[in-house]
Amino acid sequence: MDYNKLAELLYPDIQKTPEDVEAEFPPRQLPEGAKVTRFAPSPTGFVHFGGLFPTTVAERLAHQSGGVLYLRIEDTDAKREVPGAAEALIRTLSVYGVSFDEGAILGEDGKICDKGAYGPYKQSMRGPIYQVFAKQLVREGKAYPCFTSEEELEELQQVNKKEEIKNTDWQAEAEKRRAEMLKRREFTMEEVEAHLAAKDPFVLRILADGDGEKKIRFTDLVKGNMEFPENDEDFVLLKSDGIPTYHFAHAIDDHLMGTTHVIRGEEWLPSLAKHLQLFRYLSFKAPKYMHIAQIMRLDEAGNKKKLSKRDMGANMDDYTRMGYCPEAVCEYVMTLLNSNYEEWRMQNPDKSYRDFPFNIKKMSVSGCLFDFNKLNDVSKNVISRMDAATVTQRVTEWAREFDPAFGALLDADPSFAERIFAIGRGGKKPRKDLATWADAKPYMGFFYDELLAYEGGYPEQYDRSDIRATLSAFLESYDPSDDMNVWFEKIKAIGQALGYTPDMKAYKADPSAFRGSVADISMFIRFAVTGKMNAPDLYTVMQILGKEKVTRRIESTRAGL
RNA sequence: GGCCCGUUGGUCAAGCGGCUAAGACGCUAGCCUCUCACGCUGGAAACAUGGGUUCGAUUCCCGUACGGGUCACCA
Repeated sequence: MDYNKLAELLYPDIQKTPEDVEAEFPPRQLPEGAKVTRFAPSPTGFVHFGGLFPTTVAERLAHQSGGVLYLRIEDTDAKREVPGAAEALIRTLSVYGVSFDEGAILGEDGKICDKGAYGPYKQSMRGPIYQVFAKQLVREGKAYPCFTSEEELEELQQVNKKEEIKNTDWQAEAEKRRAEMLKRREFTMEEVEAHLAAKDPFVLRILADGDGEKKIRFTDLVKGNMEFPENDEDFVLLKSDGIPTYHFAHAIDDHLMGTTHVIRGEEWLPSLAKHLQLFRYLSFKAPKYMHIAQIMRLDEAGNKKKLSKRDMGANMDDYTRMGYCPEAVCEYVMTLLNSNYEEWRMQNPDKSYRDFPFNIKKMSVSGCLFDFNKLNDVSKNVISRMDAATVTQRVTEWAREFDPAFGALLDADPSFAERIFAIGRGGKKPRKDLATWADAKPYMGFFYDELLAYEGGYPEQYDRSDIRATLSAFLESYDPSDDMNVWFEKIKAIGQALGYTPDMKAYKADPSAFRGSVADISMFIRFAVTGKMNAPDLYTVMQILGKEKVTRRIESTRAGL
């Protein structure tokens, strides 16, 4: 077989040689140890929570080492492409602190444009580049055209899908398929010419030289040493539309674009033998690989399953909607990514996660379960460290979009809202009431007359006349200019007069000796003022509400008893 | 089914031949306290399993079980 002739037949328009292309993509000039990583999504949907993991690793590794993080759009499957998905992907990522030095970025007009010397960064724009290398592989007898239609192939593939096929059948079927596929390697120049003349579509397949019985060794930076069979499958390089498959595009692009570390989900592990084979065929130096464990969720049966698109928490937009702040999500991702992150955080409560020395060796090998409890805890800590002005602003921004009525209340008087959010904030041990912005309303809604709701009323066991007496006595003595001590002494006195002891210790020692305690008296007042059994420090609440509101609320509560 | 990968409390995890097997979340008891939140002090809770190797295995090797991934002209 004259492979040169075959190559010309297949790709007559391709004039460039691999050397020409290489010259257009010179090696990067980077300091020693700088890592070049990338995020390479296919624009088929939203950013997946699971996808944020490899991306965060890529970002940290590149920027921590003085290297480059770039974005390449893998739009090689027109059928699945979703318009606008790429733009949305980039926007979401930027919210989560991932910014790209190079690649497909968002221009001023909100449209994707290229930045950097290794473009185009959309694979659909790189057709001729792939074909140059494809042609070369044909010339070298390492790839060949296959004119078998998709429909014909489909039947053979069914072998892999049928679960009910028994053991032996499986193997027999697989053997049969393999033998059948091997037949595609046998063809004559005349047949090719005839197909081409008839304009029959074809795919370009690699001529695999692997032996399925032999193993290759490989070291993954996360998973360590492993072994798997050599690739003996003639997988597709170029689809019938001339666009490459992931495998081929990966080898060409990551080589040309100078990627030093390929960071991707572990679902790619099984095709690694193919990729390594390709790098060898093309005489490219293979990059280092890091395969990141998947994030799991529990299914109905209690088994772990890969977090999939439809699961709550898969779409990053879910977090925005639920009111999680991106910093908290990043923080949570970091705790899962590096086992010593939390320890570092405790020692460095005020630093950015970017100051954390990210360590590949501290990465987990196996997939973890998504845990909302943990996220909430992390989030409460993050928010508790923010100042009142920031919290006010961010709750307001969130509410404007997802709870407009509440947003309007906050907007009506920002300084009032800020005084509320300032409660218990700023000290060494701040309150941790908020895990999400959505928690704000139930937490502090009672400050607003519009949201004040008396939940359930006073518990049955309390004497209504005691409550009435307490409220009346409080109204009489209430003076907003009192300091906290004076204010509380007055409350104690009110209680004492009614047989409710101010001495909590004595009360706990023998509750039956008293009608109640000052805790009950406080509750009577608290409920009247806030409509809740629990609230932040009552004195402060009253200071913020002001005498007029406090008085009105107590009066109306008393009237309703 | 083949091929890969994995298996320490409910979850995330330290551990790297000898430890009373860390810590965090969650749960829980109590303290603090006008309630809540915060904080503090405790508690319950784990090395999947069977064989080796070894003076000694959670740690090393093999098998088993279980879990996950993957087997496309999708990425």
